[in-house]
Amino acid sequence: MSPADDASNPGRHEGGPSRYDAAAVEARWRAAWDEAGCFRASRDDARQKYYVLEMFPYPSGRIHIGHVRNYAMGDVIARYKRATGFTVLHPMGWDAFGMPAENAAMERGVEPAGWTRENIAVMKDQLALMGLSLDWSREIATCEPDYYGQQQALFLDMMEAGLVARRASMVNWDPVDNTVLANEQVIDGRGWRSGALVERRELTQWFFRISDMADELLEGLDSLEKWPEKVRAMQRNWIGRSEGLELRFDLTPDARAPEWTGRDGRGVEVYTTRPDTIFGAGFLGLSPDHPLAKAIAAQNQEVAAFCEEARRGGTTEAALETAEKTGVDTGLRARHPFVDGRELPVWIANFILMDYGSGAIFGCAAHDQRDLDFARKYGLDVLPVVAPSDADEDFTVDAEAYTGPGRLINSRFLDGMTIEEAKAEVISRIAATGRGRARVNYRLRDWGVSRQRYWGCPIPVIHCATCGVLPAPRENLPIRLPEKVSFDQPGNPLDRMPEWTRVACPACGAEARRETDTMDTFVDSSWYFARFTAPHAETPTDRDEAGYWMNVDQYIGGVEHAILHLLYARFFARAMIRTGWLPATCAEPFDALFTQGMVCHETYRAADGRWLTPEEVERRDGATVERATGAEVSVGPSIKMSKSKKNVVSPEAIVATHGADAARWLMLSDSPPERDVEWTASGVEGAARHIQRVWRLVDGAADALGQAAFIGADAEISLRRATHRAIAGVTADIESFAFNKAIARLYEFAAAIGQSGEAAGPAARREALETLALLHMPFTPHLAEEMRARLGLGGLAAEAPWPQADPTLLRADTLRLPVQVNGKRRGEIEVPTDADPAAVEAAALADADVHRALAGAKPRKVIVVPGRIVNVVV
RNA sequence: GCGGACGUGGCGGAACGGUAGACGCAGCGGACUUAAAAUCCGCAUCCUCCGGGAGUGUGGGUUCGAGUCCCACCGUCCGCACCA
Repeated sequence: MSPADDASNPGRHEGGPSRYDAAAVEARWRAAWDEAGCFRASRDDARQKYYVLEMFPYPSGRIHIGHVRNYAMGDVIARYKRATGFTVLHPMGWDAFGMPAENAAMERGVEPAGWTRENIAVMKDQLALMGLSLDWSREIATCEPDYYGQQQALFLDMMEAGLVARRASMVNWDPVDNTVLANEQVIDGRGWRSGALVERRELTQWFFRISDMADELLEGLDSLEKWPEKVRAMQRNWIGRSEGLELRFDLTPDARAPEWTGRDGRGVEVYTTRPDTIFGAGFLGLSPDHPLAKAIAAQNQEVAAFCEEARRGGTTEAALETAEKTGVDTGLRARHPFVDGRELPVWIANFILMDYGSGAIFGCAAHDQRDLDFARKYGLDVLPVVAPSDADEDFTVDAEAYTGPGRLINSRFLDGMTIEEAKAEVISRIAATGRGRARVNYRLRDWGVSRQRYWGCPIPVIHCATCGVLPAPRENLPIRLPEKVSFDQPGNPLDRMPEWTRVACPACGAEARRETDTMDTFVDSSWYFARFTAPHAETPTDRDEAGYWMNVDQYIGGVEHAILHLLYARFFARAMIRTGWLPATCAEPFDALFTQGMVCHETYRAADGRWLTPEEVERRDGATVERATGAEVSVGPSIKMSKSKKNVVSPEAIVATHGADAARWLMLSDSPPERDVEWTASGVEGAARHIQRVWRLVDGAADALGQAAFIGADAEISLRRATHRAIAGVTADIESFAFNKAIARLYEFAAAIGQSGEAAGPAARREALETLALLHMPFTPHLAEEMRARLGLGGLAAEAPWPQADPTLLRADTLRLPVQVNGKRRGEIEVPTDADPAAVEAAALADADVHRALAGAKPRKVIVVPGRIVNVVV
């Protein structure tokens, strides 16, 4: 039985169009799609492939409206591409490792694995309600051994390829989550998840050597033309390339630091991007973490106390904001490289970072604001060496450093040069002496991936007392995470499981210990897009499948991942090329990126300050009141939905009352996809109203259509023109990601059909309604199926080809052209579409309104823009 | 401070340099109805002496013609921020 037979549509009754029962209709068609298996991705050499991917969700247990918008966008693309002849890969999975599962374990005594799997099951059911055209046979969850075991194999490959490092480093320690954070995960001195103030500790950590690829990752950005400029700019800033000079200053011999000074001393390496200001150098500055600073601190109480204080203050938000520059004089002296006898004092200063450059600078107070603030505070020299072109003889710097362009002064052999000339000259002279060289520096640091957590991918290495750190044997992969664990003590439960950590050394066979650190969950999401091409392969990827499906043609997700996730994924793609898991063409794995805006809602607050959910309030006599009490509530601005402000709507509730199609429709209408969209009750109702109207159009007309031929009447042609204009317009709008405009055209098209009437004839009306169904398919897929079935068509809308616009119907015979006089609109003429410019000009000048506006003046010039406008200039 | 995006009716937003305000929401009027809901049709930037005039954050400029391009401001949002 066809799903559209009247017997299965209890909403129909005699005497008029039925009401469209979304809940019943939608479930029926989802079952039909499942049965037909029409969303399963399959290789097909007769078609072009298209890989569309939305960022996979963390299985928190509940989908939210932001997911609906994100996945609805991807689904429009997937369905449209399928209809236009592509073989489409549109997969879904779960970013399933991470802290919330451990928190749930600690708070509720559940096991992270079970908790996560239950959440996945619930969310999968909720997602299913949306009618997304996903290939669920490729579902992956990063917490399953199938997946993380392959990730361990990748880790071992990356070790062999020299992409992994293990070293002691100062780390950002989150004292609440008890874990290490990457620099990117520290926001304003606080953990990105816990919000706790981050401390600095030294630990031995695993790193991916992403900074080795800094240049490649930077250059690659230029080729990403289909990425938002904003994201590329953010990545560029993050990588932070700078060009400068690395230069060693000799220190005058000093007994307090014999290793660094004197005949065989090491001196101090500094990095500068302003080598031209070398003659303005007033002091040398060291980071409190600099080895020389530490050496001095070891024998000097005052210096030790200062370094301790600077380190502590360094990460607090307050310290960063007040940002007062402080320092301590070490008493050491450095020799100026070009001026015999000039010596610079060596200071330790709190604003110098150990992990950038060499952890030491030369301070040029006149041309760097930080150095100037510091010099003024401690009475150090301020000697200007660059003067703007309009400066007089004795140019000086007062409270503001001069950082603009100009010519060198007070600089011996550099005097008169531009900054660029002086830079080159200094670099070449320093290089000639062997004291230094030109150097490119990056802000980007290596990616620390060790996490002292349980619920993550175990790092597959073994620690042996005699053999050192060894990779786990490949035949033992996956290193499974034990699922029975206890969280009754703080810290990582793996540390307390000798039966898991005890292992034989793969080299000598003696008892050894497994690594108990797990990987940052950003690792999991750095290659899932590649795994989707062969989700069940026994190796990380199947090279053949990856070669076929990669790259992702369209990636869609939130702009909050603009830096971290996307940079890591770009790094991983390169690492997987080097280890042979991806073809060389995949260095940039996402051809096009789209970042969608957030979903916002008004906020409601009761007089006593309680936040209220949208369900708890209603409109009564023009006021917004709390449903339960009738008391008026204050309505706040529409902001991003968040649990704390309670301005959230539940996708399930919306789907239950209005249907998934209405929710999808609303999420795509009105606002451009890249901008925030507002969820309003009237908006949902409007969406649901449109769906009912479209259904009535079909249901009311279907029985009278039959199979007739075109008759050639004016009304028929006019309806057919509307139909083909809608095809052309909606197609162009989907292609350019302008879903809101596509939807506006569908409103117009539906209105045009509604007004067309009997005179248009059954053939044109059938064509219009069938087209209406197809054009709705990417947006409201269930409705489209129901419409087509009601029109007596076989097969599925999901598998039907996209309609083609007939170019002859896109052009009218005549055209209304506005006529301007001196740039102001004065009249309108109707001319044949193919009229030549001379005829159009004549018609324009003959128009009565134009004639009146001219008021007898003689046209000097007439500009005819074919098909657009006429402008008469007097 | 640096980088980026953006400023259009009551609101969300349309507009290859060519009729500013498509489409939707809210509003107003009408039809249908005993009435309401639903539905359908219509009106809606402002001013006006009804000829027109003004109007896309502000001020200039380029152009036959500017919301759109250029310059300078003002404002909003986002990201980064002691990176030498």
